[in-house]
Amino acid sequence: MKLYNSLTRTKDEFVTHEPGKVGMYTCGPTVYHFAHIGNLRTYMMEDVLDKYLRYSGYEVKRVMNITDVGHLTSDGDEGEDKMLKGAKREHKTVMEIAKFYTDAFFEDCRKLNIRIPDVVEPATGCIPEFITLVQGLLDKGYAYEAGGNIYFDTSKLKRYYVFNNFDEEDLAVGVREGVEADENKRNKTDFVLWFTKSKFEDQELKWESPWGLGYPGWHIECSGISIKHLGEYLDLHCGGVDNMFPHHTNEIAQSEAYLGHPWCPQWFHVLHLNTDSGKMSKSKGQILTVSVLEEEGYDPLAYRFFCLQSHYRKSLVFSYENLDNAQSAYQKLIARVAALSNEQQPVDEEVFAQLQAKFREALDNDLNTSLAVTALYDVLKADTNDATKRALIADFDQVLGLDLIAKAEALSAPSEDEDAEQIEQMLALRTQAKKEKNWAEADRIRDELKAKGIIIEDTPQGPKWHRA
RNA sequence: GGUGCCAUAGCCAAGUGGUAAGGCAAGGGUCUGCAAAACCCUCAUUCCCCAGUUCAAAUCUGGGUGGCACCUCCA
Repeated sequence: MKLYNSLTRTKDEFVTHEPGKVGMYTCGPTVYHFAHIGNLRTYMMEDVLDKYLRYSGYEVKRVMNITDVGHLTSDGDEGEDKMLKGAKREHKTVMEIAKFYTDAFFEDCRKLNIRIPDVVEPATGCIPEFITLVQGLLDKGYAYEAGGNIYFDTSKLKRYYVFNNFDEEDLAVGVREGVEADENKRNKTDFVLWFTKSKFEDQELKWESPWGLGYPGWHIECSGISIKHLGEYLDLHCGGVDNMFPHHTNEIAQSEAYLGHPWCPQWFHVLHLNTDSGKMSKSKGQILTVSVLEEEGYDPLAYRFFCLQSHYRKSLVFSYENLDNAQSAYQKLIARVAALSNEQQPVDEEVFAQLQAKFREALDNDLNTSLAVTALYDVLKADTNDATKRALIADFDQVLGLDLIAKAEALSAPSEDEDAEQIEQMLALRTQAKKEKNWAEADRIRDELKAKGIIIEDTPQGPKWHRA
C-alpha cells in the first residue's frame, strides 16, 4: 500500500516496524465543545485508513488521546484555557465538561460509523508518564526551567522544522498583533512542557511534580500517551493538517529527544473541510454538528458518503447543495442494493476477485476513496449474479462503513409500522378506486398518505409502500 | 512578509506522458390512468491563461491569473 507521507512529501510504500502489526496514533478531540463536522471528517478518514489496514490483514492497535487539560491558546501562556472557558460558560466543573463532551464526541462517532479506537486515553490519566518524560528531557539537557515553567529547548535540535521550510525570522511576522512574547523562552520556537506559573490562577486541575504544583503543556500529552501504549516505535501518526506545526513538529522534537532515536516514520494528515467563506472553526463559533445535520433531515452516513467521494488530501467545501447531492446518491445506492435478490446462489469467485482487486487498487493508492466508491458502482453494474454483488458490497463496506447491506435490508423488510394495518386498508381502498377508474379518489388517497410521509410504489405485483 | 497546496462539465469528482472514469442534477424514452420508483439513452473535440519540451501534454518545465491553508488555539 502506498500512502502519502507528510515527512517525505511523497507517496511512500507503507511499512511497519514489526511486520503485520501497526501502531497507530490519532490526535483526539479537545473536549470543551461539540465536535463540528469538519473535525469529524478527519476522524472519519482516519477510520477508513484504520479499517483498510485491518481489511488488508494488518493487526492494528489504534490509540487516541482526549485532551481534557492544559490546552492553552499558546505556549506563551496567554489567553484563556479552553476547558476553563467551557466550564465557565456552562457553570460546570472542568471534569464534568470533559465527560459531557467526550460522550458527545463518541456519540457522533457512532452515528458516522467511526470505530472507537482500541485505546482512548484522557490526558488527565497519564500525568505520571508526562512527568517522567519531562524529567527525561531535563536530564538529557533538552529542557530548561524558566519563570517557574519547564520549556523544551528547540535550539538543541539538528533539525526542528521537519514538515515546513520555515525560517525562524519569518515566523509570526505580519500575523496577529498583540501576541505577547513569552520572556522566559530562550528561542522563539521553544514550548512549554510543564506549567507551574500561569495566568490562569484559577486553573482547576493541578498535580504535584518535581517542579511544583502545575499541569502539563499541550504537546507533551500526545508523546506521553503514544509512548505509553505503543512503545518507542510508532508506525503511523494521524491528525488534521493544522496540527503539523507546531503540534506535531513539537511532538517529534520532544519524543525523539527523549527516546534518542527516530520515533514515527509515517505521518498522515487530513485536509480541512471548509465552507465557501473559509475554514470551519470552533473558535469562530460556527458550529455545524452531526446533530444539526440530523435536524435538517440528513442521514449522518450521507455525510460520510460525501467525504468518501472526495480525497482526504484535498480540502473539501461543505454546502447544503453538495450534501443534498451526496444524500441523494447515497439513498439511490441503498435502493439499488435493496433491489438485489436474496436468492441463494453460488458466488462467482472469479468476478469477485476481479472487482475486489479494483477496490483494493484504489485504496492501495494513497487511500483513493473516490475511486473505491466508483468500484462500488462497478459492482452494481457488473455482469454477474446478485449473490456475488451482495458479497462484494458487504466486503467493501467493511472499509467504507456505509451500512449498505443493513440499510438495504431495512428498506426491503416488511414494515413493522404501527400504522401498517391502517395504511394497508387505505391502499386497498385506492386499489378499489383504481379498478373503478375513480382516479381522483385514488390520487387523493396517494396524496393523503404522502402527507403522512408514506410513499406508494405501484409494481406489477400490486402497490407497495415505505416511509420517506 | 514567509511556507505550502489547489484549479477538470450546472455541481461533486477520478485521472501524474498515449488521446477525458464515476456520481448528482438536467433532457429524451420504456413502463403507468396520471405520477412515483425502476430501467435504457443523451450530456467536456477538451482539462484557468500564455509560452516551452515531446511523435504525443489535463498530466512535464517556465511565466501569469485566481482560490485556499499554515506560520496563532484549531481536525
